[in-house]
Amino acid sequence: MHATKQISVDRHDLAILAELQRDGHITNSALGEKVHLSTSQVGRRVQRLQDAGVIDHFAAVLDPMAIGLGVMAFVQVVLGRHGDVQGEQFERAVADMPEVLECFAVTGEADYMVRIVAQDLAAFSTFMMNHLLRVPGVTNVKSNIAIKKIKQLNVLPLDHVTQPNPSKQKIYFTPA
Amino acid sequence: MHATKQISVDRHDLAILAELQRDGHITNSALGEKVHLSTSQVGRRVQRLQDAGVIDHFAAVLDPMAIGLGVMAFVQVVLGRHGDVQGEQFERAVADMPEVLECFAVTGEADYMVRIVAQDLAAFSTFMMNHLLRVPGVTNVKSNIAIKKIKQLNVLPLDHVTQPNPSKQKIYFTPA
DNA sequence: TGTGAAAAAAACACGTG
DNA sequence: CACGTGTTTTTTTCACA
Repeated sequence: MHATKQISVDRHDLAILAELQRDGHITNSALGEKVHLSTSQVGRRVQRLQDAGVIDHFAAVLDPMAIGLGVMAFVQVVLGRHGDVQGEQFERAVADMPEVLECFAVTGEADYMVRIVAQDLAAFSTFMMNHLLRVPGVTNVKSNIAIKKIKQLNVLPLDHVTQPNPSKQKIYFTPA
Repeated sequence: MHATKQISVDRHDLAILAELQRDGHITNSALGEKVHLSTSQVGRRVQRLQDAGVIDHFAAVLDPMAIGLGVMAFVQVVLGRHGDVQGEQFERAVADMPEVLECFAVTGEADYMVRIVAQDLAAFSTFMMNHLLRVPGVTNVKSNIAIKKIKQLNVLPLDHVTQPNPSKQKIYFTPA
C-alpha cells in the first residue's frame, strides 16, 4: 500500500502537495501552471511522492451532514487497570466499530481518545450505551460533543519544512 | 464551493461513495465493475453527488510522518468567562494557526477541542507556550498527546443509510 | 528534462427503451 | 426520462532526444 523509501522534498514538491491536498483531481498541467513547472515535471514528482509514501492515497471527502451524520464527538476512555489484555481487547473492539472514526492511545488522564460520528444525539447515546460502554474494561468515559465547527482541515501544514533560505534547499526525511 | 440541494441516495450511490473514500483516483469504468454499473452511470452519479455536496471535494491524503509531523495532540481549552468576545477572539486565532488542524466548540468541561500537529514534542511545547496559551482568555488547557494510533479513518460510515429492505429503496436527505 | 506519440479516460451528444 | 452506446476531447503514460 504505502512504499516507504527515503526521499528529498523541495519547495516545488511542497507547492504540489499543498495544492493536491485541496484538490486531488487537478490535472498535471493545471497544477504545473500553479507551481510554475512543466506537466511532465509535475507528473513525475507526484508519482515519486506517491511511491515514497508521502502521498498515502487519494480520496473523496464527504460532507457528514449530507449523509445524515449530524453528531461528532470526542470521547475520552479510561480503562480499568487489569493488565494489557484489556487494552488489546478495547483496541480490537473499536477497530470494528464504523462509528469510531479515530482512536488514539494518549497521554494524560485518559487512556484513549476516540472520535465518533453518529446520526443524531439519540443514535450517539444508543451507541455509547450498547457498544462502547459494554466493551470489557471500560471504566470511565468523558464525552465532548461538537456543537460548532470552528475549523476542520484534512490539510496538513507544510510550513515547517519551508526554509527562510529560498532557492535550491532540500529537506530529507527518513520515514521509518 | 459546495452546492447543497436535495438528493436521493440509493444503495448504488453508497457503494460508489464507499469506494471513492478509499480511492479517489479510481476510474469510472473500474468503479463500475465493482458496483455493477455502467461507466456512464457511474460518471453521472459521481457528478450528481458532487453537485449535491455529498462529495465535498477530492484530496490527496498525506502521511504526517513522511512530512516530518511526528506529534499529534488533542487539546481541551477552557476560556475565562468574560463574554462572547473572547470566544470570537479565540476562534479567529486558531483559524490562523496551521498547526491547528481542527477546532470544535464542544459540550462538557472544556469549551473547545483542538487537534494539533507538530514536528516533535519540543515543537508542540513551543507552539503551546508561544501561541495557544497566549491567546487572550485561554484559562486552562488539557493536552492529550497521541502515543499510538489504533485507528484512523477519513472514511465516514455509510451503514446507517443502508436498509434491511434491499431492493429499490431510496433515502432522502435535506442538507441545510 | 522537455517533447511528441500512443493509450486511456472523461466529457459530450445521440439514439433507444 | 433514464440508460447505454459511440464519438470527441482531454489527460495520462511512455519512449525518445
